Amino acid sequence: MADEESQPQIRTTSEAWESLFRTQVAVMRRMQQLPEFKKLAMREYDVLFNLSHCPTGWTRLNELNEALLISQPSLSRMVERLEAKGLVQRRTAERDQRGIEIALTEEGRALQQEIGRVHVRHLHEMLAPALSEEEFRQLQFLTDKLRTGIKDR
Amino acid sequence: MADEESQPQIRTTSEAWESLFRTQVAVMRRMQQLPEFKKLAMREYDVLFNLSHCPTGWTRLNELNEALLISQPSLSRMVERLEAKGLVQRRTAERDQRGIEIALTEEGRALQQEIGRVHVRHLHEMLAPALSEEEFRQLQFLTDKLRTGIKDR
DNA sequence: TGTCAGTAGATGCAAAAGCATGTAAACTGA
DNA sequence: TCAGTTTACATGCTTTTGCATCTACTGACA
Repeated sequence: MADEESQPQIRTTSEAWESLFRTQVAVMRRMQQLPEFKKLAMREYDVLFNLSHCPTGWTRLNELNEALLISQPSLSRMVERLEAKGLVQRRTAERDQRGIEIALTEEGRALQQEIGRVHVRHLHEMLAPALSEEEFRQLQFLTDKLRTGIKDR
Repeated sequence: MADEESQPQIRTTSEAWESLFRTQVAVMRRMQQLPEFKKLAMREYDVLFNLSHCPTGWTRLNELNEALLISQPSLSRMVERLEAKGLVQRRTAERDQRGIEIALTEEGRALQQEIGRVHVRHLHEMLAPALSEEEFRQLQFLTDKLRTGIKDR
């Protein structure tokens, strides 16, 4: 009765998820203490990071919200604060007058890059000893596939 | 110059991490909306879950804190609230009069199990279509290995 | 045995988060 | 074209979080 591509058991999926989740916690706990996040909270950096990866530069607020774990009102106010710090700029969307688009300012982009460079290095020092090149690639393959395959319900 | 077990490239580790992280965000965002977390916030459930997995039943506060992303004062107060709700109980540690040990109450254990049962099922519905049994096992293997291999610095 | 650095957790206070709701624009379908 | 619904974001208010600091206890060593 064994299939090559069997449906996963409940136990298997939940154990894999728990392991992934605990790993994320372990890494994040260490990351929080790194010096690069004294300047800017990790959640705020995450916003800048997301903005830096947007091809046009401008992103809709609701779209950005989907990539983050915070609520819509919280993001709204976080953007307000980031704007006050001069790190992002906002404008109303052309096609939809309800919408807001935001983008990094020059200063914001510079800060993101500054933190990003250091951070990638620290991350590498932290993680690299744990797995081989090939294993990291497998991990990425699996998490990419998992993320894109999640059922939306 | 190619090794079988080559040291990972910076790019490989950071891309794998980002993929893992984004996957975690995607799953958590969907989880937050599930009905089982109307009763109890996810972070609070996480505390109950951790307690339910402790072999002796009692856990030191600082030990518990290591498994969570919140700060020590926040945990301190969260436990206070959980105690007020009758879900956990606390006592001073025998060997170390500074320390606090906490454990689930009967009510807390019951609630954890109730939420847990439903939650595991929802999680399975959400994730199972994305990967095969074998792939979930690989994913767990890799995340376990990554978590235990993180350099502490 | 007394001092002193280190650790565990609590607490005052300010910042940030979430929930419920408000406002305004966009869609929908008679 | 216009009532009714939905969507995007803002805002009032409460709860939760974090930082800095405090207190109490421990453990090391002179």
